[in-house]
Amino acid sequence: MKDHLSKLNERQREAVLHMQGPLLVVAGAGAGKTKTITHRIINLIKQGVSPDKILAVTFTNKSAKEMKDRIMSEMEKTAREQDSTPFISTFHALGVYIIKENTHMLGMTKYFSILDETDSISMIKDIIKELGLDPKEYEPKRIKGIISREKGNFADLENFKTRTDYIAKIAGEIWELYEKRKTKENALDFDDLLVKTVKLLKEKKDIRERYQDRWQYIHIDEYQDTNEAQYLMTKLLSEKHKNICVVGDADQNIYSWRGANLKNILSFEKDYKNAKIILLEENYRSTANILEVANTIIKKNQYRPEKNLWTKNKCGEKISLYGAVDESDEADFVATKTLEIMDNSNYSLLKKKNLSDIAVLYRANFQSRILEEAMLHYNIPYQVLGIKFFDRKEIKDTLSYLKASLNPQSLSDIKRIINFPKRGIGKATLIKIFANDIESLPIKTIIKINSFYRTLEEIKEKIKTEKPSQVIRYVIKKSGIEEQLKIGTEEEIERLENIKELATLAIKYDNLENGLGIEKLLEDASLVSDQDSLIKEKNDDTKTNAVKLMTVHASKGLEFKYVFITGLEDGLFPNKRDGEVKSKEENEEERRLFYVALTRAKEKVFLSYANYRTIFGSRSINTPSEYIYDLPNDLIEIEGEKIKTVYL
DNA sequence: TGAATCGATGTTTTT
DNA sequence: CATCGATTCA
Repeated sequence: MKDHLSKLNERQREAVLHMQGPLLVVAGAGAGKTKTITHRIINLIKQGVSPDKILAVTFTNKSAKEMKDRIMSEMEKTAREQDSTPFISTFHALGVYIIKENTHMLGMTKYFSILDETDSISMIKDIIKELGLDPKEYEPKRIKGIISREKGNFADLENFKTRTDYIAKIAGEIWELYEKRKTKENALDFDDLLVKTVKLLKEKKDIRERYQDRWQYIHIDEYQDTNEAQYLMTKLLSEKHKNICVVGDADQNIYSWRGANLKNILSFEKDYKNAKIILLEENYRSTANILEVANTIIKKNQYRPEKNLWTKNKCGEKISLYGAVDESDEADFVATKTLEIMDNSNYSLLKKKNLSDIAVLYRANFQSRILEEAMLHYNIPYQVLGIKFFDRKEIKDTLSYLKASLNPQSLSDIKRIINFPKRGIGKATLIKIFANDIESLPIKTIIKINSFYRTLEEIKEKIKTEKPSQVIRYVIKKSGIEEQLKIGTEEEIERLENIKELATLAIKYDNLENGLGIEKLLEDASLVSDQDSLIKEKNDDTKTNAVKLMTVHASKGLEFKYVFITGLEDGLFPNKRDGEVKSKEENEEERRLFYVALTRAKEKVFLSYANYRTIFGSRSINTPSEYIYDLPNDLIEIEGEKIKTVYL
């Protein structure tokens, strides 16, 4: 026991040893946030708290998994066999868990579908059209955003409908139909997973108490990113035993556009009486230079609780800055520098270097393409995070066969697959099917439709009796997907390969009880954030030892020895939509984003911007980001001389 | 009525 | 440049 506490500093230890009552840990980047939570959980178990009384909630599957792994390995060391484990999951997965145990209360079957962003948007689009509105005027994505934000704020539809502003009126109308449609299809969207859970906990005393007693020690990671629904969820769950420990950093709140509310962390003291607050300000991750630059950047934000991150680490190298001619020159710089890092011993005192020590960050996903090209050109193994395996069309189609056979109400799924592969059932026929007007169709079409539905029935039978991996192989054959794709273009053959990969991936679920495997697979598939962990298992080495390319958002919570931050141009990073003026809050969020990017680095940061950038075929002149001018001169070194780099 | 083809149109960040 | 939707062809 002494052993695990000795790895902590005084403040961290204080947090770990605070077992009863509310606790807020305010921790700067790299100050050992996750470490503190995991050790707190380990400590609770060592102090005799039953692991199944412990809940930890994170935002991504990845951090949930990481935490689980850390706790598990630590628990083995104690050689004390526990037959239960702490419940560690994301907010959304926790929602699914609670909803599934209470579907009867919600008037749903347990095979409800989870709509992803695309599914929801397309449903909303249909509704807009049905209302006779023009989807160009009322962009489905935007309307979805409005509805989503309201739901995240735990706003109530009835109230919203009384609002008088025009757009709210329209959105309210769409919202209402959207809810009806989802109920009819036995489907929930991401927001529902939170909102329905909160409603359940709020309105049903017995249910609430059951979960309050089930999880008596609650931990929330990245608390600064919680929205109202998530806030209420934690509040309700912890109300009885009051053992809630939240960890967060206001400077790393980068999801307010998705409803994350800083007030949650800022007013923790008011919300929870007698809360203890512990500040972790010592950074263990970055060199002093990197930290100083990061501090300089973040200090320009006004709305921010005072905090001063410091480190005992050495100064380290200066921050490099490269002004590129255009985006391909920038990509070239990243790639050649990567090669240099790999062979040149100047770059690290550590002898062993790994490509996965290097991350290339960017503001928006479209920037990855050119970087990929450069990596390919120089033969550097790389991995792009953010291309979701489960978002691929062919994977979604295959999963839709499974979803539709379990939940025949799900029109969204049926729509996807009724004519994939081509069965000659087109748009017009589809409308008649949905209108329950099948009789009016030609007999030939009716036969086709019946045969399709029979296929779904057969798949359902297989799900009950066969292992998940077998079921998927069956779907590939029975649906005709294989037949169509194997004779197709190179691209189509690759798609087939991807689907086969899905079958391989499903082996993981094969040892679950019949039926349950597929159910769990579908659940996981809907909730993966970064598919990384799932894909990694299939081709271990090739992808693991590779340069990682990702958005700054995706990099949160990660650390790398070398970090490239690209595209530091006005309009791109900080991002501005043309013409539109950003509010002060939004500008500060962009700045926090840059701060997050900087603080990912342990040893060296490379910043770059391009003077010309081609986006959607049109080339524009870009000026360097305001952040470049904010950098402290003496900590910057200019790379290359291709173009006169910005005057500092 | 379904499939193929051509043009317009628009991209931040994500569970 | 790639996806989406409207238009045209079979």
